[in-house]
Amino acid sequence: MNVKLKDIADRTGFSINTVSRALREDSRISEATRVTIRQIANDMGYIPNVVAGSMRSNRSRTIGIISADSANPFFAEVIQGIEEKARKANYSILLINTEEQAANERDAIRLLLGRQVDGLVIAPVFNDEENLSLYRELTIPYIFVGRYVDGMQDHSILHGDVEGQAMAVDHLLRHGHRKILYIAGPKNISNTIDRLQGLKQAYHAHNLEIDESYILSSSGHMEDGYARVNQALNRGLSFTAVVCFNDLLAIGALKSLHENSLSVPDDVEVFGFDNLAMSQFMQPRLTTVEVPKNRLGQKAVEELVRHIEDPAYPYATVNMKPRLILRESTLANHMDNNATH
Amino acid sequence: MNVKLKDIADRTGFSINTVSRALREDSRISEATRVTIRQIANDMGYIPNVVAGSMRSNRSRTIGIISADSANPFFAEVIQGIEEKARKANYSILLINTEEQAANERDAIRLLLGRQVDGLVIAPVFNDEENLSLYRELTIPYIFVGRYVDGMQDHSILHGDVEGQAMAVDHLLRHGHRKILYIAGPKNISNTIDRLQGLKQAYHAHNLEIDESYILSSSGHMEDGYARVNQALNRGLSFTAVVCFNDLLAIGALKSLHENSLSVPDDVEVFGFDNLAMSQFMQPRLTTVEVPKNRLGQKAVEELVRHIEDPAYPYATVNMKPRLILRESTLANHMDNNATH
DNA sequence: AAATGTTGTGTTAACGTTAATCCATGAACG
DNA sequence: CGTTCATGGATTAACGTTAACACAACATTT
Repeated sequence: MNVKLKDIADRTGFSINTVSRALREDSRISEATRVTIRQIANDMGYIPNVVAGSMRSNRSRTIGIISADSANPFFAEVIQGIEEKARKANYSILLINTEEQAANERDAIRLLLGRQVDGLVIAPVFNDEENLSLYRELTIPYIFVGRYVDGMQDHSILHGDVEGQAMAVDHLLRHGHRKILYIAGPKNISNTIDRLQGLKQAYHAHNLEIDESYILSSSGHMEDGYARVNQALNRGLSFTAVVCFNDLLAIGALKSLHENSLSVPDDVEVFGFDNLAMSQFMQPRLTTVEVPKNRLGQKAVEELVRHIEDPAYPYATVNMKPRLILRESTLANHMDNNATH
Repeated sequence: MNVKLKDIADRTGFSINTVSRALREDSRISEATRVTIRQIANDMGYIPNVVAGSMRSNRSRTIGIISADSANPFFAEVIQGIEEKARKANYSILLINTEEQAANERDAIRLLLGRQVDGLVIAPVFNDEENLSLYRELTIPYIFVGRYVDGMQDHSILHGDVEGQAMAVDHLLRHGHRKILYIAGPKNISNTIDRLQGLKQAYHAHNLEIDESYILSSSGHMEDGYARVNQALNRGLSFTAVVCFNDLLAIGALKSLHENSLSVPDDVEVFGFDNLAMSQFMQPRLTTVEVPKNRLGQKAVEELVRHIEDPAYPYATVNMKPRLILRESTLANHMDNNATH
């Protein structure tokens, strides 16, 4: 059997409680006893039973992470940031993927509550009624990372989806593009909605009407980017630029354009979103919108931990500034657009 | 306060224990009571306190995942498989990254033991003495995923690193290549060692000496693939093929070759390893060795759960067959090598 | 010198669940 | 018609820790 407090107590002659306190440097314990106890605990190879501790103290030092898809490079980086920050703050993380299904999200919340997590970091499905009320009744702190749901924006860490997408499209419009193919993301997440809004905002700012037939829907994966562009070309749609909801789509788009002997950026310019690590290794290097993924995860944990440790700490939307990363998949690669600075 | 067994007991008139058993369909409880209790528990919104249950039952239904780097697309996919399988088997996962540091691996093990996990899935650093003895003394089941440590191969789920790399190099030698640049992986993991062995094995099979100056070391990231090939070219090293420890390196290599106006595959052929999702979207599509990443994770959990549920279940190495995926970054793309079938 | 505070420790009681026993009740049996 | 056995449930005691309180010993104040 593993060493427990009682064993250390027996060995040192102190009470279980004193041992517990000495190991936590919790209370007024003399330096001498503290040292003795720690020494012996160490010699005996004591590993605290966190489960027992959690039960009594009503704090598990565990955070539940509800991700959409941890294999998606975007979330993989966010989760990396979360894990790193949590580990340093002495929290452990329980990870669950929802595959963008509202029902899975519900199950995940229930499961994590049952596991007594101290807080949640969530990439939520957009405005699912049932989940909305679930969130409203939640008694532990929670942060939405990179997304939001209506009425709870103040629980979110965001990265300027509207603004970022507007900047990207504005950049292209400004350089004369009038036939821009837009490949949108999954229907049920806030990012898709916001980036679409950014797209439209840019058109309006230029007093241009948007042609809805140039807006295609997708699930946001590489295969989709490839397929959508193929389809557009097959339908004879003419366009001089492709703007994608994210880099994955853009990478697929690049592939299709190449196979159809269209040169990027000379025949068609391509814009991504997210700035994934792999994007600068594409051929050509992908122009995109920077999103601080790792930082996003870290920030989410920072905020969450503050809420956990101080229930009075007020919720407030954190909105990070997006930034264009102009590379080879677009032409005008000098930063002639300083509007956002 | 949350609903607990006692509340349901009070409400139904049954004892706490009967309620507990009814909800677990554990024992001899009449169908009628079971239904009544479940109904009421449901109405009251009861969520079992898993922490309390774990403490008493001595089973946490939690698995610890010790990954090297969850943002690396390879591990990201393995972890996805782990998460999916674990969720379906009613286990939760605690995720920790070690960044390939043996010391972090030790900390992770300790931490997870303290959290009373029922088992571990680990991507271990290779043969760190201190960790080796830690593993030997471990009293809970553990599986090494995609890697091994000496003397504990039977705890591993592997994917034929030696064989896979040998197949790849053999393919190139067979097609006349004699100057093959090899970019190896991180020093302290088994995959690097095995793949190097595979490389040498292929040379020996062709009665060829290997030129050590054609073997470069790296950390296994895209930037490294790019930098190593750049350096090799700058040093005036002549080669007709680049074989990389993994796809990430190969992607970096492609970039460097392109920038140096070398055509792939006409001037230089490029071989990766792992078959990442992104690899088939490279320009040109990357030839590689298939590794069933998601499946690897799933299998690890399957095995682990069997060990958890039956301590007598014997450990045995699982070795998955590798398979060449010939694409555009190499020339002879028809499968003329049937040696492994 | 009594009152008050401070420091260090022990004692007791939880936390919410499950395991181990025990105890009725009624059916089945010779 | 007593004995045995199965069935359904209650009672009690843990699991290992931390919180709350108590208290002795000594120092400090008035």
